[in-house]
Amino acid sequence: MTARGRPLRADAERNRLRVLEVAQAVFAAEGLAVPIDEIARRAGLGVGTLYRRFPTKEALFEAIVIGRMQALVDEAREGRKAKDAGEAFFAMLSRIVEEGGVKKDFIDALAGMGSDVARELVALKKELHAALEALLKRAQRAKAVRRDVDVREVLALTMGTMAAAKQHGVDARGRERLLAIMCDGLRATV
Amino acid sequence: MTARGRPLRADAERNRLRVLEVAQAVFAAEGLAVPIDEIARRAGLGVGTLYRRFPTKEALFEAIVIGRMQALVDEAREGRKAKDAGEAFFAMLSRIVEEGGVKKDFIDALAGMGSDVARELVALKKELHAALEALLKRAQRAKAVRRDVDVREVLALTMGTMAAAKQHGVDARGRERLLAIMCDGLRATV
DNA sequence: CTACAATCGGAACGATGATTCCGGTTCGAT
DNA sequence: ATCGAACCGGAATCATCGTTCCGATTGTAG
Repeated sequence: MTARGRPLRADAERNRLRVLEVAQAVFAAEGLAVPIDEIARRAGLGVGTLYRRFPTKEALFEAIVIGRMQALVDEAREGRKAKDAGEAFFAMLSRIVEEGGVKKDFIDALAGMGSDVARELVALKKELHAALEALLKRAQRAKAVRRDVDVREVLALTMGTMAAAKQHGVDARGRERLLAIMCDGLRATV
Repeated sequence: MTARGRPLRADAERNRLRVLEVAQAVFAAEGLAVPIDEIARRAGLGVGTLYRRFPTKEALFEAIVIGRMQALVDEAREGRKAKDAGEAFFAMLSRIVEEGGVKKDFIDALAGMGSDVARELVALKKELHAALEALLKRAQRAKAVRRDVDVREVLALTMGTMAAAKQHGVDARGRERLLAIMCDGLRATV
């Protein structure tokens, strides 16, 4: 994913994985504001080591988020095979919100997306967009979701719910309640 | 509000107003991240001048937000006199979201509230909480809103909608649509 | 008109964080 | 076992911001 030249030396590869692992945990738990030095320290490495592998803090962050984003895209695609169209759609929304609830950085990632970040992330967002759109349309045909909403709105609301859950009570129960209310708004009422 | 000793010198007062005006516009348009120096520059003043009047960046921000927050609280209280309980409640939500849509800083203000900021803002948030709760309960009694939600959830969802609107399309129409969907979720379905 | 207290501007300071640099160390092909 | 390339650590550097300081300026009471 990052090693395209030739395989890294054994110790280098070991450290790269270690950095990813630690950074993932730290960013998820405390958000993007954590200093790079802190991550290096927790990984038991010098900052220089970290910077040779990830040329920028943002690059490191991307490498982490891309994995999770890809997983979501895969799930969304998988959802198209489910029997109940409505259920599949709402389950996907739940997954997205859940991701944001556990990984604080994810919210920042999706939020700051419109403006900057790497093209790879932008591409992934488009894929998620497309996959979710398929689910949405199927759910609409099944009359499980009102017809007058589009994917953009659904994504916006979902992210809004993530943001809302972030402060409210961060626990899973509260998150589900907020999401449930939002979903009721999306159900066929028209 | 800030001048409790004796009246400021004419030029000082003029500059104080100028700072508030500029800061209001800049914070609203670009959020809290704007450097103090930038605000001073746009106001045509030195940073020192600004700091004598507002001892801290946070103090300046508060001075600005408090006004808007107070206005919302007043409106919420006023709403209790309206005939249609449901309408009054939803109108209030719309007002809150609208405020957040126009003034980006407002979101930060409501969001970061739990942790730090001045007691005056915290107090105002409590007042808003209470006033909105009254509206909510009245709306629930009128069967315009489902019974199984509390103010905390409503506020969380409302802020989520503000956040959602912030990126989606910032225009009023899109904002209203998102809010409408959320409100449908709040209506009596039970 | 004068004097002085308040005000002004903006350079200087301190803190925080990202990024760069380079002398010393370690792999791994030969 | 040897040697050079690749790697490592972390001090030093650069940039950004909030905040403080102080000599110069200006409003205004008397």
